[in-house]
Amino acid sequence: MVLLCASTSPTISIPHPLFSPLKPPATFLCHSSKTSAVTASSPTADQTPSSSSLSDQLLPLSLTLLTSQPTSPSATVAPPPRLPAKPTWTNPSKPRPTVLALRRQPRPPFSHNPSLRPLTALSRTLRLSPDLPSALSAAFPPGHSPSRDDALLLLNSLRSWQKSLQFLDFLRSLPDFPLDTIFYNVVLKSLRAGHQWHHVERLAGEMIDASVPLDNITYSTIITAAKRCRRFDGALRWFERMYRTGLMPDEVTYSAVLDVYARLGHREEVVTLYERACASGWRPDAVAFSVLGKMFGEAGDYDGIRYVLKEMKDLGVKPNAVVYNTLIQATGKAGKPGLARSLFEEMVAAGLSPNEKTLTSLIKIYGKARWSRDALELWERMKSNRWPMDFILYNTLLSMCADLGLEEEAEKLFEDMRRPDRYARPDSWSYTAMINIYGSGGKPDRAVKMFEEMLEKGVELNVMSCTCLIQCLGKARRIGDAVRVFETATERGIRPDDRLCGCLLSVAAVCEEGGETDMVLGCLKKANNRLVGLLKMLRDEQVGFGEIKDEFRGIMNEAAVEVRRPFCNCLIDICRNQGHPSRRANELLHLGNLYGLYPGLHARKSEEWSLDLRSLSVGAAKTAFEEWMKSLWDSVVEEEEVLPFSFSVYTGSGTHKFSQGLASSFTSHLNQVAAPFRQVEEKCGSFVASKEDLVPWLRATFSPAVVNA
DNA sequence: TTAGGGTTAG
Repeated sequence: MVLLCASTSPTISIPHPLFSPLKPPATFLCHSSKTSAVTASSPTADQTPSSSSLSDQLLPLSLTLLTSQPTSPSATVAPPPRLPAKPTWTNPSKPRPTVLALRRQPRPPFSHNPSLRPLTALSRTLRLSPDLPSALSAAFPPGHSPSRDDALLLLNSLRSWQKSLQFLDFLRSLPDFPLDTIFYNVVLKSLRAGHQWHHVERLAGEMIDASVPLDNITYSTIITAAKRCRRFDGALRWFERMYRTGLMPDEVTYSAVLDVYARLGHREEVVTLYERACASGWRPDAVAFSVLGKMFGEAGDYDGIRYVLKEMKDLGVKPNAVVYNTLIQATGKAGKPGLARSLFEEMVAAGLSPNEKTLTSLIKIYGKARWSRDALELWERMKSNRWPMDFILYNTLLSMCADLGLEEEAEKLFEDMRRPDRYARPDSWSYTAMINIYGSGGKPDRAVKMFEEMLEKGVELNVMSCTCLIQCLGKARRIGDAVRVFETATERGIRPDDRLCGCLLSVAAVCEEGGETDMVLGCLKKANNRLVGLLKMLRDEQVGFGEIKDEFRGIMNEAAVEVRRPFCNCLIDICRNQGHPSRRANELLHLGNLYGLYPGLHARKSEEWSLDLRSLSVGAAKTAFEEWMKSLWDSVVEEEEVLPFSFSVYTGSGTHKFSQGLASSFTSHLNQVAAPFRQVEEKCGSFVASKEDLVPWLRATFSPAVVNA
């Protein structure tokens, strides 16, 4: 029996959803293996190669701690663990491998310093001093070294990593000063606050060189510093070093590392580590469950969240406010607003007060789910219970109003923020939300007014407010104004991002051919010249599909995942609206499908085939419909497939601000081509046709006699 | 906030 069952071999079939294969990486269009978030490691004395595989990471553990166990790589493949049952150790003659110390590192009680008052004055002087080394020399002339406790207290109060390092140098210069682990730990913490990963590693190396022991507090500080600097490779390297040097992590260090793996998206490793710690006798605490809950939320893994809830219940761990906040947010990310709501009610019923973070998460969830009633009820409760509000919560409420189209409520909130006694003054997020509200409500004048007010009041401009306003002006066909907003933004140092590029593409799609389009493409050229290049290729009859495909893939790989489909939609719209070669729209739709931008477009049940157009733009929807009809005609001609009794098309009802108009545009398209689809009366945005009606229409539309005529 | 881990906005 192999106890180190850490293999992540993809060939093992794993029954529980927690162990399902990881989702495809964000760079799925690319054939390279650039999927790891692990950054390059910096050189240290005890560097080991960073790896994303747990078996590699823990190999030293298996060598140092599990010497009685087989350690050859081939022997590390074990039957997959099953959840939620705890691993059972089938060989009682062998001791359980221990992966963490069950007792936390003890901390001596803080020793109260009798000379606190004069020290407070000195710590203030040192904190404010522009020249710390001189100030220290003045305060502690030769022969008057600070006591250990005084030095520790002063070091703790400096609030600047540079000064912490200088203070450490000063202590080092004193004869016989007992510079122990604690001093280094305090400086490491200060370096962590300053995001100084390089100095953290350097200082830890100095501890090793000077034979100052590294303890659990040292390691947990180093590991969280690495995390804060997004140097996950470094975090794992130092964690591994603990085992190699014979120091057992305690639960604080261990849960810090669980979070590192979680942030890397290595969920299987997290679960394995979690289970192994439990098997060592660990009773996980709220922090560990918070890490697990957040991880499953990020992955949209509802089963994982339920697993966390069940584990807590089984182990009798009561969630605290942080755990509730994490789980509420996680359920939102997993697309389960109902569970978020019940967790919130459970939290309140348990006597825990929701804080700003709880309410921010919940309001955001209700807004995204378009649960107006719940959102408004919660808002009322917030007011009547005087639950705490901060500017993030205000802004989230405003964004929720934008999602739900609650213009009046948003205006009230915004006015409330402008009251002079409010500390939550409107900032760029608040203005963006208001521009968004007016933009999606078709009120470009008001949106422009908000933007101008933002500029007048010196509120820092951000890319999102410009994007929302340009979008709104584009929809209103005020192309010149949209271009001016873009120019103002870039003049003020706004760097266009992918969303803004997508927005410019959508504006280009509604432009008149010629001057208007050229103006918008002039903006786009400054933001993403490659997109303008692709548009030129699409326009050029001579450019072949292979070239288009290569460039399309290159652009999509460079683009953020969430803009890829909008990019493709807009490109199709431009091709259709601007007189590009007629095959281009179909080519782009084909590429979009090829690269998985339109999952679930087609569905087939025995009695009905359907086309779900809800994530498509108007042009892309028409293209997809045409393609579908052609493919159905092929089926009729080839008689290879038995057609179902009915066919349906979904456009969505247009309640979402981004899908507005698809249902009505599609209706007119159906009328134009006289297709026999009828809108389902009780279901807005749903169209059906029977086989009886559709086949004659297909014949009339696509049969060679008609096409050649 | 006194040497260590987990939670808020397009």
